[in-house]
Amino acid sequence: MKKSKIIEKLKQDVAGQCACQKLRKATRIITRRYDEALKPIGIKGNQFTMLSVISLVDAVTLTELADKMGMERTTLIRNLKPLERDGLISISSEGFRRARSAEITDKGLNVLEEALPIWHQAQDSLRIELGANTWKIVHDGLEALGAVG
Amino acid sequence: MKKSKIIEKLKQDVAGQCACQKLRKATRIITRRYDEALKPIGIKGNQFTMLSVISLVDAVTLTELADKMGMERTTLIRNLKPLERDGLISISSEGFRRARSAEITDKGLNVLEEALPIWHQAQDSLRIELGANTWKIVHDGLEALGAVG
DNA sequence: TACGATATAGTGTATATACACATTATGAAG
DNA sequence: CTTCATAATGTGTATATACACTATATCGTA
Repeated sequence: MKKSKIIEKLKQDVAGQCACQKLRKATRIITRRYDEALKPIGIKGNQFTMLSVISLVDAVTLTELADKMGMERTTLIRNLKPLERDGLISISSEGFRRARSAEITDKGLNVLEEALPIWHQAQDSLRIELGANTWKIVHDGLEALGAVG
Repeated sequence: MKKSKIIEKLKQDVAGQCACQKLRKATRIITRRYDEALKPIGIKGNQFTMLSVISLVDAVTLTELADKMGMERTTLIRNLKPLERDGLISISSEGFRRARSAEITDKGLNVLEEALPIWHQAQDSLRIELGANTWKIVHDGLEALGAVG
């Protein structure tokens, strides 16, 4: 195919329409905001999420925890390392087979408590910036994407 | 604050409502789908995006290219490395000051051409899975997030 | 022409992500 | 009680992301 023809197709079909591209771009932009806000606490947005989920779910295997977060199991395991190193979580091996599970520590809970108002600020400022209607659209869309198999 | 009180706040305010969390989860899930689809071509979804954008924009500085993609400049520079190593793009230093710019090569264009129908399949299957209404909501939401400053 | 201001790119380090492959604990079947 | 299937975790390697800091090319001006 001629170069100009390929470019034309890209312009018509892909540009501004690729779901993967738009998702990744949005995630980069929004993650930077949450990371920036949480910097005084010493954790990043993703770590806030992991601490929060670990606090809320009952002790399950790391595999189940990864599933709940839509995160590849090996990604979760590696993401837990900095949290464990900093004493924010502890990982025990109490279950059956080789099962291990993560639990938040008192220190981790303190960090979460400090992070909560800052998270609220970041979340609120974004919601206000987008407006109520767009905010709902964003959440509905992400809910649907998060449920994709 | 008591532990139970913090958990309660997390459950009420954060769980299922954090935009950063939902975005990152959706991105992980959807990126895996596009990556999986493109595997026969030997590129990942993000690389397809970069090749596509590089093909479509006129030669600009790497800084401008990063801006267009909502990508941190240093991230872009590092993401270009595998593409350059594999001969899919070339980076020239033709501009003013230290300016450099990326251009797609013939090989890169061939890869894009092969990738196009596969990208269509991935995009279509996702659109069908979501349905037309949800698909529009998803794109409207992501468009708004991508425009956030 | 020398020199400082500025625009641009590049590097060090750390977290985030995931596939392919390897390891290991435990229960079941013989 | 040994072996084997299975469920679970762990490691090697590669890309993706970004902040802090560094390096350098060029322009304007003294």
